[in-house]
Amino acid sequence: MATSATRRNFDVERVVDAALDLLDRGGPAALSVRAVAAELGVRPNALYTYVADRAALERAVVERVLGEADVDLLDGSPATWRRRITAYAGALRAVLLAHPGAVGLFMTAPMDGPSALVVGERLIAALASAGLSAEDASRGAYLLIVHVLGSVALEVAETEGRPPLPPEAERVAARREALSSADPAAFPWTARTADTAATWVTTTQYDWDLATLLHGLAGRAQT
Amino acid sequence: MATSATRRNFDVERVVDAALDLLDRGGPAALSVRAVAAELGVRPNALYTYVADRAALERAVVERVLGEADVDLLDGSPATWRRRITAYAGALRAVLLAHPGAVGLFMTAPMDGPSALVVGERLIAALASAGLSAEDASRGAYLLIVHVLGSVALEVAETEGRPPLPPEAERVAARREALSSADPAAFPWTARTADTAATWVTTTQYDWDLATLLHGLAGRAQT
DNA sequence: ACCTGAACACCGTTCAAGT
DNA sequence: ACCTGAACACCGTTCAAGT
Repeated sequence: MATSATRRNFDVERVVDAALDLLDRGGPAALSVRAVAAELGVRPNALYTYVADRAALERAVVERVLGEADVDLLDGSPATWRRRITAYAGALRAVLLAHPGAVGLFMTAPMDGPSALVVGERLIAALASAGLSAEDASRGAYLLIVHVLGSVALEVAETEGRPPLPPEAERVAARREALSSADPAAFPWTARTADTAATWVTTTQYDWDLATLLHGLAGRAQT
Repeated sequence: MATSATRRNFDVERVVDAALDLLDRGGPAALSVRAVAAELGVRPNALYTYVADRAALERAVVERVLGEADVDLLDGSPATWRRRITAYAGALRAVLLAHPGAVGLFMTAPMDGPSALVVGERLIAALASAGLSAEDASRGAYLLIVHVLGSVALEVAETEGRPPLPPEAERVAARREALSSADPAAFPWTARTADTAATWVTTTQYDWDLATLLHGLAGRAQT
């Protein structure tokens, strides 16, 4: 058995495994070509057999993580288009928050992998079923993607992306503390709403955002 | 004159000048502590007199760029709250697109500088004047920030952030080409709306997004 | 086809020393 | 207070060579 002429020790998927593992353990700074190679017990330059360069490795990680969110949530039987989109967006956010070290890559590497294609297709379909024109459904799909990715990226950036992401309560407390130093005379609105701004990086804010967005999208529906 | 006991060759602002200059010329990859030092005619470690570390330098660049967008657009006399927010959001987007190499930093470094505070204050005030409750105005302000930053970040990521950002027409053509390879049988919506998806990274999409968002926000207004 | 060895041109950051 | 010299432990990537 294993009579093939070549002796690959592993394949691209194992390279991505190792990369994601490093990100999950040490955050963005932990990812390097050399570290991945070490993880696989191989010299740094051996990686170039599997991956064109660091950028390609990063795109592969993005593809892997994006694929972890279940797109079937978008077109299953369940209830309304709002519920389906809310379910998928929530799942995608959860997947991203589970890999805080990888989130930054989504804002840096172009999302051109197969998973991105599938997500787009299903999102457009969901919005079309909401009564949007095909063109509006397409624009709406992108709006939703931008929001989920942007929102999680800023949430994670607050802690430099190094896992584990501290619990919400801790991050909120830190923000409240920082905001308390704002001069109420110069920044009356900020002072009055500091408790709310402290929760900008939470699920509460995310839910509010998504509801607002879906309301805006519903306004695009043809009667 | 210049009777001070110390002999500073420059100040922090000149360090940020040099950093932003490098980003504008060579993109994100061009920014390094050593390159900034070289730009200022000084040894790498001399920079640590002005800046705690690379992360602090990056935050200073973010602060600088954010400050370039005129917040007065938010509270001037002009017309409706929609117009004022549209004007400021457009100005911020323009400033970011003028510094494509710096955009990635906004999604990585926490935005805790003085400019961020001012922007938040004015945005909340604008939304409060639209009839939102103080809490909703705060949430709405963050939603808008997330959208503008996320949208520009993804737009720039398409070309790896290296300046100059190619003209829209060129980027749209490249996307159309890439999308044309999608199988219409497996991805009917994508195929049908490929011309729209090709323009996801344009001002047209941005304007559509913002209008949709503002509609959603208007729905939060108290009657 | 896959991996190693060796090298190139880089990084951020530290420490002790000079003025 | 500000800068240099020297060093440390890293980077991504290339090329020629081995199997």
